[in-house]
Amino acid sequence: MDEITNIKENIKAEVSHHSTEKDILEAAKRVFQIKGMYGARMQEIADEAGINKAMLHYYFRSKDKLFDAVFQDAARNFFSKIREYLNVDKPLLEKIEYFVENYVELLLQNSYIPAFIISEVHQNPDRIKNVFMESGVSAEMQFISDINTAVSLGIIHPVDPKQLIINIIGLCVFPVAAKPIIKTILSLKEEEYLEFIETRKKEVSKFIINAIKVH
Amino acid sequence: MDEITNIKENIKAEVSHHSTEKDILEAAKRVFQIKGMYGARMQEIADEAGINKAMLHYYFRSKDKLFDAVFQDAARNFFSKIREYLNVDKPLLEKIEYFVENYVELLLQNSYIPAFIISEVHQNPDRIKNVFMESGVSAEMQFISDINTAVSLGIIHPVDPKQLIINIIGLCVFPVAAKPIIKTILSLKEEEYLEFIETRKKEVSKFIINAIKVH
DNA sequence: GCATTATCTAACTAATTGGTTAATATGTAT
DNA sequence: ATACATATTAACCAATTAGTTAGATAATGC
Repeated sequence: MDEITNIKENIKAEVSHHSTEKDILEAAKRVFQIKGMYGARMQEIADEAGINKAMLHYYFRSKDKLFDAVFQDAARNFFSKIREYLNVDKPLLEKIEYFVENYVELLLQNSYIPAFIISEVHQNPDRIKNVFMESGVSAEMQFISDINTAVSLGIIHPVDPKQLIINIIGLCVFPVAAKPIIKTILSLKEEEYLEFIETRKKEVSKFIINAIKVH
Repeated sequence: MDEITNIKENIKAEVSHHSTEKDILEAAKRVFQIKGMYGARMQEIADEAGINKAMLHYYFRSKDKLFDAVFQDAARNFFSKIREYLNVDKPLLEKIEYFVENYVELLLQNSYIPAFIISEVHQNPDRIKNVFMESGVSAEMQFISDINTAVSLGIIHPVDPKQLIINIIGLCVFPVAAKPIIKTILSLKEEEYLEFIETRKKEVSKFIINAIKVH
């Protein structure tokens, strides 16, 4: 067998291998994110992936392991995006605008994730621990430093950086995590709700900057 | 049997009757609020209440009915408190201060409820529908009217009342709903976390008022 | 080709779970 | 006391569920 064929075969093998595994993960993501660890059924995930239930145990050993793969993937992505969007090289106020716009968009595109993560961490707080390991906390540190600098320069009012970070994240995440509640309270149809969140991309950063900026 | 004895007997009967029923509800509340509808086990609730499992079905017909009793109770209380605290007769800015302080305190005293409600409504959006029935939405209307008036009078900047309401509620609820995540991200011990939330009683209303007030 | 490994399936299993039942105890009223 | 309803229990049941197994089928390497 020549070199090229060899490479082709390897690629093919990897593709086909990862295809089912990926299919399972995608199916598991869909089911777990809505029904949660205990509401989800292995059979339903298998059906959703179009394969036999035994395959779930072949690729992932147990329900808990499969769930954890889904959870870690979702959580790591979400927290790494926070860092990514907070780490752009911009002045503080522009950075806040940039963060809010991009993070709200990410939330819009993955609207089940926040309630999913909040739910599962609420029911099993230990799960969050494995999410933060090697991943540097340097981005948060940089942002905290940005805030303190802006305070020193008189650009913004004195503020506890931790409180401000939670305010920013909360203003972005809460309306998505509590989507069905907000739709009900504000009597919004699906489309109106989406518009409501879309509007927040601009309004929330204005709100935050107004709150902290020295005029 | 004389009248007084009769009354005493009735009281005793009602007390003893409602005692087990109440015990069950309290036990169910504790278990469901942490483990959720599907993670909770009827046997565990029975053990927690110190009674036989069959009693759960004797007083509440099914797991779903028992769960719904717990959920409706928690949700009704939480939403009615929003209305109550928004309905005090104060000028807008003082009303916001009053709301934040009292609602954050309520959340501190019932810290499992927000994640519980968010979780269960996420998994079964229909459950929220039964929460809002007779209960007037007039309080929200009053508050929206307050906001619009304050805008007209030039007290606060023009703002969409719906966005502002969600901002206020989100700033209060999110840090409690996401408690274990926030503890991890900010590296807070339990006591430090409680202090962090305590601080928010004052800081959040300052933040909001800064954001909207015309200086 | 042929042996070996990886992928996949159908049928099965052991344990758990919500819910029932039939019998017992505890009041309660007359 | 006795009839009657209410409250409580232990044992049981049917259905569901995560996980297993033993064997078939398809890739892969030589």
